[in-house]
Amino acid sequence: MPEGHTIHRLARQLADVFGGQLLSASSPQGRFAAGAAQLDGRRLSSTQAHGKQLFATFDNAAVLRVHLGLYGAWDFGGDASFRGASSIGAPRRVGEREVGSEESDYHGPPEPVGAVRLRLVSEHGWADLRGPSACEVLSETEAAAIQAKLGPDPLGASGGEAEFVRRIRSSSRPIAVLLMEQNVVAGIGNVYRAELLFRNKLDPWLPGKELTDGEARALWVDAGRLLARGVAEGRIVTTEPSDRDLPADSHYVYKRHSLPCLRCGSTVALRELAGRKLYWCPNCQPENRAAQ
DNA sequence: TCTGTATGTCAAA
DNA sequence: TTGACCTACAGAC
Repeated sequence: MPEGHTIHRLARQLADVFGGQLLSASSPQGRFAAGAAQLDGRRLSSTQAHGKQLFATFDNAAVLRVHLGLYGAWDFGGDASFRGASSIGAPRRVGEREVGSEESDYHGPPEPVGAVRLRLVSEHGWADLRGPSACEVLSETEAAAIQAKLGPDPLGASGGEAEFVRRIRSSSRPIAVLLMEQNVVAGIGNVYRAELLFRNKLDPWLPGKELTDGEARALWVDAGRLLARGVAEGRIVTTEPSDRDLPADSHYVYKRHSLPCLRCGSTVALRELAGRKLYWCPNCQPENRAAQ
């Protein structure tokens, strides 16, 4: 599920299994042949996630930038030492599938399945990238320019909170729209957006500038908490155990339209906003301050 | 075999 | 605001 938590896991996974390693890079699909050639035979120096974007720096100062978009995914596989190097666990999640982890013998990477944009291979394992909306090789300067346009990442460096609060409270656009803007806050997608608004009892149409300082700060803190949980668990879980009807209830409102709210029993609503589906509970998130 | 859908983003109208 | 695009998969025919 490529919201910010997925990319942080991927950054960690790539560093775990490939950090410092000599890699061969190729584009079985062919669409990234020129980019892969710039990485082929290089060592991976470091990785970083900023919101939904992944940056991997190689020992020739080339920076691989990947954005998974809606359905991009990485698959990993390798020998026991490769799998043991991974600290994230939770295999076979969308966006970070681990393939072949049951194999006891490793004899190199398998034939590429489907449209593999980029394949990285080390001595002990491999990683396949398919379906990204962005995959390019940049200079460090170019990568920095892209990051400068992104808002603060709740999982990123400290100091982001003040910037987040400033950007929210200086806009008259609905808070539900602002949470999806990657130059306001980087890493929130449609699932976290809906769940954050529910957990903070906020009317999705409330203009950003009408949030109190405390409400904006609480949103930031909760975003960091939920994203960190997503990184740890490998999936988005936003419900508190005491609110779950069933153990499987992992969301309060996302994709729960026409079902009863887990807190109050009211019917969860669904409406398109700026081309994306917005889910909310009209009772727990009343329109108490904004006109729709 | 075809259609619809998805956790995203961009450019054109 | 709409369409296009990156890809895989489920479900309908």
